[in-house]
Order: sequence, then structure tokens, then C-alpha cells
Amino acid sequence: MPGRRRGEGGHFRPRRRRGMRLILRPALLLLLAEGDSHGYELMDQLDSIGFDSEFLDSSIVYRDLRDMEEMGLIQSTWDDDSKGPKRRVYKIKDEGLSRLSGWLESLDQVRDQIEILQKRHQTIKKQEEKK
Amino acid sequence: MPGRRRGEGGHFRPRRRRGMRLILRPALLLLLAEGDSHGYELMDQLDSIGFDSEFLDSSIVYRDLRDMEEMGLIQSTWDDDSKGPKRRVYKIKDEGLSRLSGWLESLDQVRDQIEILQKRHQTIKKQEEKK
DNA sequence: TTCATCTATTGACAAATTACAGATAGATAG
DNA sequence: CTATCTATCTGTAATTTGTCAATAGATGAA
Repeated sequence: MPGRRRGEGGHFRPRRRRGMRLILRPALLLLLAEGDSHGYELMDQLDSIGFDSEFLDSSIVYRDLRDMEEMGLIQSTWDDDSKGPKRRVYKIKDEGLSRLSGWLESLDQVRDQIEILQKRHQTIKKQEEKK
Repeated sequence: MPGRRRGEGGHFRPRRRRGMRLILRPALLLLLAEGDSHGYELMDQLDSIGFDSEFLDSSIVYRDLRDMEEMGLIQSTWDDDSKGPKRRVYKIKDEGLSRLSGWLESLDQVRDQIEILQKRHQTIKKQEEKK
């Protein structure tokens, strides 16, 4: 079974969606909290969190990983035993775990805000129907 | 009752939070769908959607409003009858209403993603407790 | 009167983020 | 020996965002 085609190799250009970055870092951290992994694999694992990798450039994932390493949230080692080119395997640190909790808390507020918007939107639409 | 102090006038600098912009435009559109308003008033109305105006610079709100007007989603007129300096009052257009629906649909996906993250985070924490 | 404060909007600029387009390179199947 | 897949990294342009400050009418107090 061949892997799905990614944007960078194909001959068509999928439009990237903006605004997904808000949850990308928390998502990567969560995946690493579930188990060690490397960039390329994380790209695939991301669609279990609702990311369409068709719309996600790999350079963004790699850059976020390196950024988070610089922040001291995760740590990488090279894995040369595996077949194919060697991988930079990331492991989450304690600082990463607590940061993840923090990020998820603020995402909780975001979720609340979205719910408020949706409820009030429903109210407006009902009022429109009455007319 | 004096109005709350905003960031720009005070002698302390509140840290702005990143990432709130994802919902700012939808929030403004919703408020305008509920009724005509102007920038300064919208700043206040925003905290009914969970925005802390302490952390929100007014220039961002004004800029988003002008952007959305340029997109053809809303329309402004000057109101000079009111006391104080004249206001630019915004009214939502039909294009704005349909765009609002679209934005809320994609925010629905964001909400789902956040929920996935939170559930899986709970699972991890429970597993940690067992050990 | 003059000063401070509140209302209200706008503009310029720096800083940060994001998208996009490669470059590099090992491995494998045909 | 080449096409494809795995895997990572870099440069840069475009866009977005944050910050700061200017402008200006109105109001109330000293």
C-alpha cells in the first residue's frame, strides 16, 4: 500500500488553509505524549486529529518541531537503525507535558467561544424564520 | 459608571494573547448580525463572546472591520448625530451573513479537533495515574 | 480656562508567522 | 539507472499581527 501523496511531490497544488496552526503545536505535543515519533510519521498521525495532510505543508511540521525543541518541550535523537534515510525521533519532556496541559486549557476557552458563536447564530436564524 | 480601561490608554502593558484572531472576525460578524454597531461599541460587546478586551488592541478590531468592508461583507455609514466624536456604524450585508455561516462551519471542525485533543489527553493522564 | 478623561477612529512600522518552492539524500523496485 | 518513496532542512516572499502613537470632539472638575 503506497502512502498518500503529499503536496510537495505532486503535480497539483492544494490550497493551504489558514488558521490551523493554533492547534498544530498542541496536536504534535499530544501525539508525542502518546509516544515517540518523527516528523514524517507525525504528518500521517495528524489526520487522526482531523488534519487533512493534503492541506498541510511538511516544512511547517518540521519547523514547529524544531521550535518546540528550542523551547525545551521535546528532545530529538537520530535513528539510523531504521531502513531508509535516518530519522530525527522526538520524545516529549516534562516541560512539554505541562505546556500541553496549559495549551489545552486555553483551547478550552476557544472551544467555549466557538460554542457561544454557534448558539447565538442559531438564535438569529430562528428569528429570521419567524418573519 | 466609567468604562473599563483599555490597553492603549493605561500605564501598564497587558500581554496580548496570540491566536484569538481565528474567531475575532466571525465574532464581529455575529455581533453585527445581531444588530448594527460601531467599532468602539463592538470592543465592549466582544466580551459577551469571551474576549477579554484587556488583551485586545482596538486597532485590530478597527482593521478587521475595514477589511471586512473591503471584502463586501459589511457596510459603514457615518453617524454624527450621536454625542462625542462621530462614529462609523457598520451594518451586515447578505454576503456577510452567508460568510458567517461558512466561517462557523469551519470553526465547527476546529471545535471537533480541540475535543479530540482533550479526550486523548484525558486518556493519557488516566494511564499515567495507573502507574 | 485649562486639564484630565472618556469616546472614537486611524496610520505607520516592526515583528512574527505562513506559504511556497526547492535542495539534499538514502533506499527500493522495476 | 531512473523513478518513486521516505525523510529532513533551508531560504525567502507574502501576509498577518502586535505595538505605538496621533488625532479629535465632548465633558466635568479645579
